[in-house]
Amino acid sequence: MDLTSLLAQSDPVAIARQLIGVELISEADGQETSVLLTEVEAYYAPHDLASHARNNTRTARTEVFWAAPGSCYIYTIHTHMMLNVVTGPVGTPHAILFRAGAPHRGLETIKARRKMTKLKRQLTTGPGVLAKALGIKDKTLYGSDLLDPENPLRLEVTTPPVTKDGIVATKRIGLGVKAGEWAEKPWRFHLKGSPFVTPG
DNA sequence: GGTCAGATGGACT
DNA sequence: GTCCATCTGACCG
Repeated sequence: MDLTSLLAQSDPVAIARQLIGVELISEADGQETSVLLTEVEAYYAPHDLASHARNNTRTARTEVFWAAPGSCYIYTIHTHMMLNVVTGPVGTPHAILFRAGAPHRGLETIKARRKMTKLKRQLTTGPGVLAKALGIKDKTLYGSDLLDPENPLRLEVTTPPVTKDGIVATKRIGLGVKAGEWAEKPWRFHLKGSPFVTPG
């Protein structure tokens, strides 16, 4: 299964599972850094009230949800950048949030960006932290193609797929009250046994 | 382990 | 202008 076909599938929950272990590579600041994804969450709008594209809410911020699968959705919360990839056929507002990864390439650069000296969980765990580790500090790459080998931020399959029983499904994190029952969906996936996973 | 303030873009009145 | 958010780091025990 190549990523282009995977991300074009119609079920973001099934896709999210298969993104665990995929490499997310950044060339920000002329430095190559990457992580192997250890934690992601699926967002299944328009029905999913936890998604920014709930009820087909289409604004300048959410416009990219309707673009091609593989497009990058970046938004800010407080002072942090959140990285997502759009999935599904064009016109279905689905996305998957990257929440954590295990450092893979450019460990020294990652540690410098995080102002940390040791390899530990907090280095690349948490969506805002992950973006910072990869040097993503603004929305420049909003709408760019994460499947394009020329894009400074991209996804690549570089390691064998993680087996099904190596992945754990739990509830999503940090959703507001208006998500209601959708907050209960087990649409957060993480690599079993990995230290690079958010608590909860 | 738990609690809590910071800090800012974006949606909506 | 107001309200809120897919959060983090610091602080306290």
